[in-house]
Amino acid sequence: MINTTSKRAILLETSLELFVDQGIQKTSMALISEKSQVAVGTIYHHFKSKEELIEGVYLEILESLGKHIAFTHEEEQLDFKSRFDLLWRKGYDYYTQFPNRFRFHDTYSYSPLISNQLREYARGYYQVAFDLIQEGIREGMLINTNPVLIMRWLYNSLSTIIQIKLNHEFEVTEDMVSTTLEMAWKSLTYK
Amino acid sequence: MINTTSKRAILLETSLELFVDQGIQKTSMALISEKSQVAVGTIYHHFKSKEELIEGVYLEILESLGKHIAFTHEEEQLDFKSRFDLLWRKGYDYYTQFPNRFRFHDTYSYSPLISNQLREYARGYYQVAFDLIQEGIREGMLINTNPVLIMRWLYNSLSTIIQIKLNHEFEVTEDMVSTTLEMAWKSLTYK
Amino acid sequence: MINTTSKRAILLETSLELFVDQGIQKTSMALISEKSQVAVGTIYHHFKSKEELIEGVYLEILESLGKHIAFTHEEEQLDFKSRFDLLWRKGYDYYTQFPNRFRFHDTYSYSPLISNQLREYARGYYQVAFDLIQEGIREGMLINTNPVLIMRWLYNSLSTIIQIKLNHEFEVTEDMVSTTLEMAWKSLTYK
Amino acid sequence: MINTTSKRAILLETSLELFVDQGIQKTSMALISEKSQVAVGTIYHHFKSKEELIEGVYLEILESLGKHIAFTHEEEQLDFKSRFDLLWRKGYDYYTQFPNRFRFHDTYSYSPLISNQLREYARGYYQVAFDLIQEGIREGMLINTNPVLIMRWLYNSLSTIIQIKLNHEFEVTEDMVSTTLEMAWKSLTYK
DNA sequence: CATGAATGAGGGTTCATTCAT
DNA sequence: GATGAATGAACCCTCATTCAT
Repeated sequence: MINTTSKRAILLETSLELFVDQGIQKTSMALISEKSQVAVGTIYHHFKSKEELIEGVYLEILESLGKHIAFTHEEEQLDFKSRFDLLWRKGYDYYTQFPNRFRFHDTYSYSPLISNQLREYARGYYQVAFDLIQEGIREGMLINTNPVLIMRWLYNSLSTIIQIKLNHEFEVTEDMVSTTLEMAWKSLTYK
Repeated sequence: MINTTSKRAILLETSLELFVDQGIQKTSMALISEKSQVAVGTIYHHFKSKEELIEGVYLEILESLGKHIAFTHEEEQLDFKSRFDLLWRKGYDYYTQFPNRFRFHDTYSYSPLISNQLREYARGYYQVAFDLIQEGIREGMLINTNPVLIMRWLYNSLSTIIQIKLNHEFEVTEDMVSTTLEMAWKSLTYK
Repeated sequence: MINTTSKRAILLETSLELFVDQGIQKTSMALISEKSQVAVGTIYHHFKSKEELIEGVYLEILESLGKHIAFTHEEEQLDFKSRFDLLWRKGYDYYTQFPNRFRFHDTYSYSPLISNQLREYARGYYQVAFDLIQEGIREGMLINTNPVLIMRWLYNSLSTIIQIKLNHEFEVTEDMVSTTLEMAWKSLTYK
Repeated sequence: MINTTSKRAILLETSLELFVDQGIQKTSMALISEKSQVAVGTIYHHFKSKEELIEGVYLEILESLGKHIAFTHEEEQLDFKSRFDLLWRKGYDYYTQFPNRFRFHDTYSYSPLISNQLREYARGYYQVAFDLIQEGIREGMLINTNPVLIMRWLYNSLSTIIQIKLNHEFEVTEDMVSTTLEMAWKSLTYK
């Protein structure tokens, strides 16, 4: 069982790497087999099809992200702005720590390879973010516009700075990160 | 000669549509041939390879975008904020008018299917945006951070609202659009 | 494993036949697949490409020829003329027994489809012939000219009579064969 | 008309070169068109098909060879051995002067790309060689074996030395050439 | 005569998936 | 569970040939 778990994990990790490096469709099952040292047939024991493997990669990323950004009981007690900052920082940390997961998410989350149904389902993993946004609107801390718009706005603010960091377009300083965070906050508040 | 030109245009249009609907890699040359009523061999008269066809689609979009967002002489005379708004609105108009072009750009501009060299080359088409940003920083109208960061931030602000509009997640009102534009402006200015 | 070996052998045999009958380039992988009752994909399990399949056919012929013409310990004891005759006769026997192998070799061994590197490598298989020639020159049995010239001369003498036999231009009698061998010998000796 | 003739000649020459360098089948009509600066359609004005173009190359070589080796009235008066040597030398000269023609002939004259009918027809171009051989046998100058065998033997003797020369396996001296000629003569005579 | 864009059958090759071991 | 040889449909691309100009 330990072996099984580990094979699944190895497969997900190898697939993620290959998907990000050369594209999902250009990554053949044979290549995944070779790089992960797991026979092709064995892959099909763990995932019914390539499609399911792709979904597995997608879900694992979101599930793990969800765990990473969840608030502890103590954090729940913080004021709104602190929790806003904290959530943004946690997202930043997560994707910075796992660049391939960011790249995968950024490239494929809106591609036709991920079904709408799956996308819908995955929403649960970052419900905490939606909750915070809704609380902010209710309490008058955030501007009163559609939460989905704000959600995307926040993701895009994160994405902006992480893309730059990962593409090495220029060195990203801590100053820049906090500037970006402040830009996001300023744009979503009344003054 | 009119025919020739038109064949190329038809191919680009059909390809764009199919690329966006089902993904570039899932779109076979045979399907493009069928949908565009142009023999496979003929496609290869106009584009040396599938790769070159993809690049053709990419470049055509950016070139056309570039023309659309260029300032007229009169517009050049406007004050900074007016030009900022105008540019953003032009981008919004363009992508709203050509949804597939937006989807293509949004999905593939950072995928491994577009080479860095091509991306670099295409930058020329939206140089006007860079120029405006740099002017804004120089003149103290925009916060003093890296122009590339601002560039992406602006694109992402556009992308946020267009994605929502095209995905019909909810109705996008003119109010919402101007709100989004204001969010972008507010986040990039000092007060 | 027996199956594997046999599939490879079947493929080599079928390919040889088709290559000889209609030319290498006119022989499609699909046709080889059909005639050998082996799926196209399976051919690519055994040979990385059509080129490698061609090389496989070439090498197998030369390797098998090499084994056929090797001297036994007893044969090694014979005098020079006897070994000369024996070698020539062995070559004649081999190619007469496997007409397709002769045709392949005769048609393609100097074509651009066989790389120089491969040709070089294959030389090892008929090293025994070179050795005999060099001994003959050293011992004064053969005229003192370049061994490569003699090598080709001998192959051509063989080729002359086999071509006639296989093309059924007229009946080749044992007398004719021995006449040809004597012509080769006479032309390479001093008197 | 001068133009026509010249285009045909250019096409034959270019085709010969390409056929020899990369193989007949790998040489596309488009490539011939490009290298010879003659539009594809125009090639089809001069040759009904690729097959006819190949045949054209083949026949032109043999026709030209035929003219080159024909005896003048004076040469007809020479004794047998002199004419034997002369014919062999003329063949050697011709192929040495036009290496590509030799290569083409050597590679393709027995390939399935040249029909038996055509081969038969082309025999007329070197009838002079057959005549000489038959005279030699009749007069007791040459051994009494099948003329076809002798014909091939002679061609192979030529081929042996020319192959070596063209492949630059080692430097071919005039001594070597005359040695080869003597080998051919010695092997075909009684003493 | 000359041109070269257009054609589509057919080429070599890949690859997700299956299944006997 | 694990393996990897076997499968054949489908892929991208080439090419001999045609024909409107």
